[in-house]
Amino acid sequence: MMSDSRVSSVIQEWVSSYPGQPHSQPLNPIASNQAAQSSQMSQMDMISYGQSHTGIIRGVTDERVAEQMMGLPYLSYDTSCLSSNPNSGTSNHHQTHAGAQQDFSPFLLPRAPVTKRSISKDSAEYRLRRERNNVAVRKSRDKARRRILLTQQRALQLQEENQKLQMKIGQLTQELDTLKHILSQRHLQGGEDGTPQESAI
Amino acid sequence: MMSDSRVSSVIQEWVSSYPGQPHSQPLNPIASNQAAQSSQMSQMDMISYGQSHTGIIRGVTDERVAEQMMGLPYLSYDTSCLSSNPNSGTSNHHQTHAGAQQDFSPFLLPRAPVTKRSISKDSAEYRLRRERNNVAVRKSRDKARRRILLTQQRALQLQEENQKLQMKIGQLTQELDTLKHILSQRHLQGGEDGTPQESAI
DNA sequence: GGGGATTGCGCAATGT
DNA sequence: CACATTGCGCAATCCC
Repeated sequence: MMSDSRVSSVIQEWVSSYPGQPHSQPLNPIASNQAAQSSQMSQMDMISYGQSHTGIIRGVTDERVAEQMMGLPYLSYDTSCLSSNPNSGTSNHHQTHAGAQQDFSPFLLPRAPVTKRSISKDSAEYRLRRERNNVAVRKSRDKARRRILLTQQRALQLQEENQKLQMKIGQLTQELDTLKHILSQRHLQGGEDGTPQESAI
Repeated sequence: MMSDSRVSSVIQEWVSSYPGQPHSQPLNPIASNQAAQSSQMSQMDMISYGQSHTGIIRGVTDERVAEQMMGLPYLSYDTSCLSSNPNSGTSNHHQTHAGAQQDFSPFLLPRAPVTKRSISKDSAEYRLRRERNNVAVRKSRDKARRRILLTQQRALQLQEENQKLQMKIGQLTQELDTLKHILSQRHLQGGEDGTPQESAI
């Protein structure tokens, strides 16, 4: 199915997938972002976000929730850490009140944990932003998926093309050898008969 | 840097990235999974959702981590849905005590919403599983990233190689034409002098 | 600054 | 049952 001849179209699309330079690619899996803060809290933390009201409570109750990740530099997928550190990564990530952070490089960040900007979850505005971002994310991932697919196709196509070119080179080379041979023969003999030139090709 | 001659190494790696067939690729961005069941509430919806925040305060404290997903069949990136459904996805997902399910198709599912199999979050066992999965996910994604990178490199490399091959073909063709021309000349004239064969190349 | 685009990450469902 | 994949939402960032 599909005309085999239209190879160029894929390339065309592929090229368009890479407008300029892909910005700066991380290239380095780890350390691309310090990750310390990373993501997700369970969610609720924001409600208070350093405010007093909700009170201390969350401070406490939440801790538990405060979990996951802490951006440990897990340099490998070593599972051993699991056993060694049961709650291992658990740390929360609420950037705000997270007090349990390692305090390394305290000066690197802006440093404004409390009194940040309580966007308050459940707010309509928040949901709107989230929803919009979700749409953008889906779109972006779709795009990425397509791009990857195109790259794969392109690679396959180029591979085929390569083989054909190599074949052609082989052919031409052989043809050339033949002609050279013929010529050298003639040269040696001074050329006399009318050997058909194209015959051996 | 790196010897330019080692082109094959990348290919080598690339090939190893695709053991067999990539299973069945979605190919269809939407509708890949029906997703219907997921749910999620915005987390706090449990806490009060209209309560006077501080109030009971997430009384339920435990729900804590409830999160995302709603899996609405968003057939496109249409943003209009945003306005139409403000809290849209919010719903919770704790499979356990979530009692608010729609009861449609009561007979299709095993039907055991409650008393299901409360894996109970916060259980050590649950955390262990989660943590393990997280590790696996990171590993898998890393692998995917590497594979993509290799494919891109491979494509670029093949492209270069292609250009070289094309050049070579051009060269050979020209050389061939030259020889053919010489031969035809000799053929016509019966060949006499000793024109150097390689001269014109 | 504000909004879409990217990206790392955890969760859960599902595949192997 | 454990690990691998994958779709998804969240939050941080990037980049206009």
